[in-house]
Amino acid sequence: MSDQPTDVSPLSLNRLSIYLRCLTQLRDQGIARVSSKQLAKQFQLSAPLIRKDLTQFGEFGIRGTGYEVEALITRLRTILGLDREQRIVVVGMGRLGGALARYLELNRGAFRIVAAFDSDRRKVGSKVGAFKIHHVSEVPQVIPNTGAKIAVLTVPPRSAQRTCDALTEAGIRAVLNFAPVQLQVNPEIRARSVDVRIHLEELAFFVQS
Amino acid sequence: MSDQPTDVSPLSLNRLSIYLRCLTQLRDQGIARVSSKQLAKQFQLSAPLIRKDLTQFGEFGIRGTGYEVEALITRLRTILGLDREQRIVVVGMGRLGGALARYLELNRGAFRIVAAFDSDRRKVGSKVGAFKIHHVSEVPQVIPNTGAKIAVLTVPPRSAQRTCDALTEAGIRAVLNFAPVQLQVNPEIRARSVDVRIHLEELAFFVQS
DNA sequence: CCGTGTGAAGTCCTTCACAGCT
DNA sequence: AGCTGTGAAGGACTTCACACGG
Repeated sequence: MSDQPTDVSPLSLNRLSIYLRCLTQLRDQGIARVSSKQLAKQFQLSAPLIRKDLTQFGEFGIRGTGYEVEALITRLRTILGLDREQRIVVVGMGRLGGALARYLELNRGAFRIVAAFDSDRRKVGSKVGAFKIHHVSEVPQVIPNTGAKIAVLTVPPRSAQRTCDALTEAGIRAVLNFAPVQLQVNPEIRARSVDVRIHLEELAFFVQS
Repeated sequence: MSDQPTDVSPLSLNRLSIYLRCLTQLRDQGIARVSSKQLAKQFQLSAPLIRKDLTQFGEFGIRGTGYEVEALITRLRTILGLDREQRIVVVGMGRLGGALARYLELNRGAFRIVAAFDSDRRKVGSKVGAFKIHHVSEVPQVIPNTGAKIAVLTVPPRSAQRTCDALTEAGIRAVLNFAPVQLQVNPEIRARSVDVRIHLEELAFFVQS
């Protein structure tokens, strides 16, 4: 589709998101140009790393001057696909799912929730913001119509893998999983897990010393 | 304090948590022994990697046989510090903070919430489960008394850094941050950020192709 | 002169291959 | 024979140092 490199390391990709956020802040402060050294100082990173991350996608710095904030923001948004609307669905409207949905509605950037799902029949049918809650069994019918390619998965661990299979079957290409399980997915599907317990256990280890 | 290696890579450490979870499942299924190859198959990892991860802390496998599930669980819990009670505080009892607190109360392993904080005076004073909600300004007084060393930070981005400073000042040694900002902390403090937007943007990139 | 872009060096992590125990 | 533990090889990511352009 575009001539972007397709083999970008996840670490580098996550940093691009961080750069984008930081640049947006700088723009709001009225700053028009910034050097990699200045950026590096703001969040603990190294200047050459920032330059390497950026040059994967082309040369958009000006030697001797730095980067134009506005232009770089635009470029990063395009790279990340945030210039297009990204339709997402939330599966599992419990407390966490509800909180995430609310957050995404408030901070609606490129991401737009187009549907939600839950297994609790009492929740089904109600509207939250601009989208409706469907029963999970309707995933195969509803998802293809929405055109969503990204799903946020906040169901109980027991049903996570089953639900994930249904989602990919229905055309979902990427899953952000909050259930504490290791999802098994085909290589063409991208799954990212956010696991609070794993993070807490990591912190518990460090607190010991 | 113990003779554990103090320089364990975060990646390796996170895998230890994953092993622990998987081993617990195996135990519940009544499996007493397991080989690194079997473990590797369950979640997409390699057998030598599992062995390397484990041997950092000693040799607790049996050649020709594998690992004893129960013994390995005990060992991993000790390594991660989960044999002791880990007291944590939740700062910011909005929707996300509330959902996380609820989750941690239900799945109370080694982690016990001993206090919560919020800036909304209407929430202050109420009890959620076994802990009380204090006003954020009370952090300096309350935290030292609880003995908590880990904090979960779910406050708005604007106040995240300020709150984090107050927490470390009050004796908190590790912070799990959900606000979309890069926290600046001293090297003796461990901060981990979970940022939904960054993960979604990573997925948006992959969905493009 | 300043800061980007980039090959080369260095570091960290993973995989490999096999020695050694059961 | 089977599987762990481990030095050595391999790969991935980061840093360094400097050439090049503004």
